[in-house]
Amino acid sequence: MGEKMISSIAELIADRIGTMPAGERRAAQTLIASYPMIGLKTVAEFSTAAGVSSPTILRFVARLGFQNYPEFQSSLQDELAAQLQSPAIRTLNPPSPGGGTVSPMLEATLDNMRETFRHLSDKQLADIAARLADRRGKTFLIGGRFTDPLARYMAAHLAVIQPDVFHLAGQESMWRDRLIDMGKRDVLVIFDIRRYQDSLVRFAEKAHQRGVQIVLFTDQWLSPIARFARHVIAGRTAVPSAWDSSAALFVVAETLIGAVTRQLEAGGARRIREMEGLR
Amino acid sequence: MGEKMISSIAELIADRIGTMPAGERRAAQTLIASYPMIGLKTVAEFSTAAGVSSPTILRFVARLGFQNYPEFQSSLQDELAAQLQSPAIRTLNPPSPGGGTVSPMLEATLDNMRETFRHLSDKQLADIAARLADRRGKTFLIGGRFTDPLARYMAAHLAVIQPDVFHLAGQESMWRDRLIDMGKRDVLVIFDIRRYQDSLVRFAEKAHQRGVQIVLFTDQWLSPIARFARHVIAGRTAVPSAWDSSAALFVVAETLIGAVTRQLEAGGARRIREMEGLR
DNA sequence: GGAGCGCTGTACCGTATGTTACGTATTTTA
DNA sequence: TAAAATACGTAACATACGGTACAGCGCTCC
Repeated sequence: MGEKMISSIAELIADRIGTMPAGERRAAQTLIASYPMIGLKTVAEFSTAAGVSSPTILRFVARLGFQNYPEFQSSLQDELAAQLQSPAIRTLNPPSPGGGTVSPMLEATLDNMRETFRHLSDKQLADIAARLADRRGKTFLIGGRFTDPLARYMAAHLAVIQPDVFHLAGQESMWRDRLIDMGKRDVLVIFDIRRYQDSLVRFAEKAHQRGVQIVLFTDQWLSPIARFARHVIAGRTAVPSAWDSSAALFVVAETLIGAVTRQLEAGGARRIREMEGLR
Repeated sequence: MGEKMISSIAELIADRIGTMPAGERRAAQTLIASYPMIGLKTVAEFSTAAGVSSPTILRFVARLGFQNYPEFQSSLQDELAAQLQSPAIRTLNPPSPGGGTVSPMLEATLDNMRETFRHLSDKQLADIAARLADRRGKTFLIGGRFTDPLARYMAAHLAVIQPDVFHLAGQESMWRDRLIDMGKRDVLVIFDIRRYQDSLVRFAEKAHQRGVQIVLFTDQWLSPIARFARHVIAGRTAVPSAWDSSAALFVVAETLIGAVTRQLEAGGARRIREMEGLR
């Protein structure tokens, strides 16, 4: 194993810059100087920035071992994506003093929530909440094998503050029959994360054809149901565990429950009184 | 001052996504889901990722106010570059100007989790996990009106990796009858937060009398069931909402699921093989 | 129920981009 | 100093990328 560990293109360049001719070295230096942005632009821009010609840039990336320029750019993008995934905290993170098994899990979960909400604007949430608070139609909720409890949780709360909230449970054939109750004024909330369930996809498609507005809770890779969804909430699910985490989606669900409640209160719904007594 | 402050393309999208037709909205959602990497790739890749045609992508960026696709990509790159420059100033979810309803909720939830885990030692969790992984007895799970979905969630996972996991659902009279199945080798996991449910308390007491080991998930004020419980997990539940939050308990549950899974793997349980295939 | 509008995808086009061939300059070696 | 080898840029090339015209379709609104 005489090979060195090369994990980033920057290291690769540092490793080989000594063997490069003058022109390619200038290319390498300009790339390092504003790494990696220049590498994402066109060959022409790169070349003028480095003060060399286009072919020199191409010879440069070829020397790094890439077959062509697009392949080089893809590598840079992948590297960037990986870097953006772990929001810097990871590197600055204290080495979890206890060395316990809980800290990494908690930290990852907290990161997931921050990331999830980072991609989620107040306006989006408000729009969805408004849709759920619009009481001209019914609300149906359903989830997959592991996410159905989230649907139940949301349904349990919404059902308190408004009528016509239904959690779809049981066998697939059971939901099917509920399709005839669904129309364009209704909302269907679906939870579906990897591995996406065919039965849910089919159901979503049927509902979509009937004009039902679909609110989808899924992971960052988007369930195929996104195709039919009016609103998509993409939550982060990766944690250091054998399982995916639905915690971020859970928090979004709670946030939505709160938002819907607030909107109904503002609207002066009668039901709310009863709920007050409940607390 | 009617204009809003738009500082990132992500915000721009969130602002206008409501006015977009279906196809363009799908483009917006896929971009947000893995922001901003997809936007740096070619139109063709973007379009297939979003499941729409190329022109739809171009109309999408046009609607955002860009003259053409390269200009759009340049903006994304500039944004990325600025972001990479200042790793500290991660002000990506800005102080949510206006009546920011989401940020306080998220912040409170994150605080709750940190506080919850601060009062929870690795050893406690490991003990509980060991108890749940001990397969000489059965595992029963049950929850209250709003927390029962948490019991379901946990049961759904545990049932995959070990036999004899039962979620107690339905009417109170139903659980009662299950009491005769319970003995001192068995574990009962109960979720109970304010307002504590009498029916659950009574059930817990009966189970306790039969020697069942009770693991209680509750809030920081402790359900009366704590009196009978072998292990108590007290989660923070206060959030700026009309409802209490079960998110901290949810994360503890996920952590436990992970820990139990790990212990069973270490023990070389046969069931785990099947689960591997499942993932 | 019919007319109009808006949205979406297919097919095609022009061009900017990556790529290659070749000639010149520069350095290296005998 | 001469000759050879390497490196670099100019210019021509081909591909694939972004862009556009157009037709089909569904939707909404009379």
